[in-house]
Amino acid sequence: MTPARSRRPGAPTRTERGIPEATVARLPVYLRALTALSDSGIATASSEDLATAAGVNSAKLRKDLSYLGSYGTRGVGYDVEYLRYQIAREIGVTQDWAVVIVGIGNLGHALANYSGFGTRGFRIVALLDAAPELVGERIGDMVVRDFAELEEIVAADRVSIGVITTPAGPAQEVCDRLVAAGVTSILNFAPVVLSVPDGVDIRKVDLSIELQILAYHEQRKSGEAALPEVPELPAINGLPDLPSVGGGVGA
Amino acid sequence: MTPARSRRPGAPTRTERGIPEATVARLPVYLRALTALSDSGIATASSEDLATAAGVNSAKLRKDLSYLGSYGTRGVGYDVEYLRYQIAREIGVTQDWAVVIVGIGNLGHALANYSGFGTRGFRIVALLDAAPELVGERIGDMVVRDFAELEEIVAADRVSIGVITTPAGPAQEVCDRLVAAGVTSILNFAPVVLSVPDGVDIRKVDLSIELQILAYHEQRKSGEAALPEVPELPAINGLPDLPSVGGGVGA
DNA sequence: CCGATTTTGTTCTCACGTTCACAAGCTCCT
DNA sequence: AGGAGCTTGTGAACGTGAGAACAAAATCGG
Repeated sequence: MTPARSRRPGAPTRTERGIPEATVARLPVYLRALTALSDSGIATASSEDLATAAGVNSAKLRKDLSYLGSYGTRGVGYDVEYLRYQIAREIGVTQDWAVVIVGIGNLGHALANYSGFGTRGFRIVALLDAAPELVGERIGDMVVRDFAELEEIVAADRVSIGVITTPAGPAQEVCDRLVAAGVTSILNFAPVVLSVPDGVDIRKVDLSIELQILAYHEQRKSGEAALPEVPELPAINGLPDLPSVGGGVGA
Repeated sequence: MTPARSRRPGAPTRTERGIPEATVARLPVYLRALTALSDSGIATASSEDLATAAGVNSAKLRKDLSYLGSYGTRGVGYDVEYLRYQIAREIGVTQDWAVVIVGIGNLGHALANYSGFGTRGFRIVALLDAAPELVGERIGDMVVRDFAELEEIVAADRVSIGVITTPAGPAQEVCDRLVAAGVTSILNFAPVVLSVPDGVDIRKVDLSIELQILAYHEQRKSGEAALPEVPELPAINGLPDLPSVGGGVGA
């Protein structure tokens, strides 16, 4: 008998079934690890095993899983198949999601050919591009269609996820069209910051940014002490003395 | 251990020139925004302008920039060119970074053709694949070379960044080879968790995971009250007796 | 030259995320 | 049956990041 809304005073005020964003981002990793274990014929795994497979530490994994419920068995571990189903259900990949890809350049081609889509809950229902010379091209078992057909396709196939692989220029306009057509989740590969109304989720994948982040760390590794500390653009208004640590500037 | 008088009592104990990771991840976005402003002929921008262009709020932007130094002018804003140079220098994209791409499938092709590389500090020095039928293929102005040549190329061109676009299977082995050859930063597109020794940075780009994260939120939007809250799964209590991974505890 | 105005740089506070440590609970052995 | 040995689930401490608010500094008009 669980009382309808009784919450202990010290409870962390977690929204009803609200899972922290950081945890949500890791659930797909756990799902993949579980699938790998399952394929290896392993039926039970401890949090330590799973954590190793997923590349996180076991405490974090246990806490993450605890947001879903108590699906483990103390002293034993987790049943791989059972947990896999629970995570898949939580994420929503037990159902099929219709996806459109807009922008059939190099990257669009690659994604269209990527087999990993259909395997787990996602189904590409259309490849769209506005360039007449691309429309009609066959890619795998699909044909590129005109971007003008977007609204029709979204309505017909209940498309809720759009992938933007256009260049930066038309990306915002494509995004607006997607949203207007009823798409409420967007995965953006174009190197621009897209703005969307509330209620629309957007995620960004940006190769260039990833490389730059790596470059930053790389620079710190190699140039540990060889950095050009002071740029060659000196006289910018006699900057306030930075060396704060020594403090003996005026002494 | 305590240095005599090196730090003010209230100082946030920030490592010398150590920039928070969250800030590092945003610097490339600022850099891009500044480049866009610069291309539009804008010479000065306030934190509000920049923040809008970068899709963050102005307080966060100012705080981020403050880690680099005091490059703005109170009452005026930031000089676009000057700030752009400072951020580029901090990230390390004022120098050129040699990059190898391993795995010339669909995605590898797409990246090889992607022009955005050379434009900003990154230079692809080799496309590598182990499949004999791919070696020798021309892509743009490059030719696919044999993966066996990796060590030679890394040494000759001072390659510090490797991009893995192989399938999941060979990814870890490719990764190990890269690391052994001297690569210290890896960008991984393969859907596996790679393990690398300390000192090697690794970042992961995973389409499937991004889609799953979107699916989770999508499910919560559409199924607000229509979720099968409790799956009432068939007697999982009577679990199939747990053959147990380790062959039984202490057995 | 001085005050009004603008905008940065920084401090303070709060929320979120990670990690530790341990009680609760399950299985197995004696 | 009862205790020993594991492993989960979670409370608490800790660290990092975000946002509000404000003092400091620069420009501009009078």
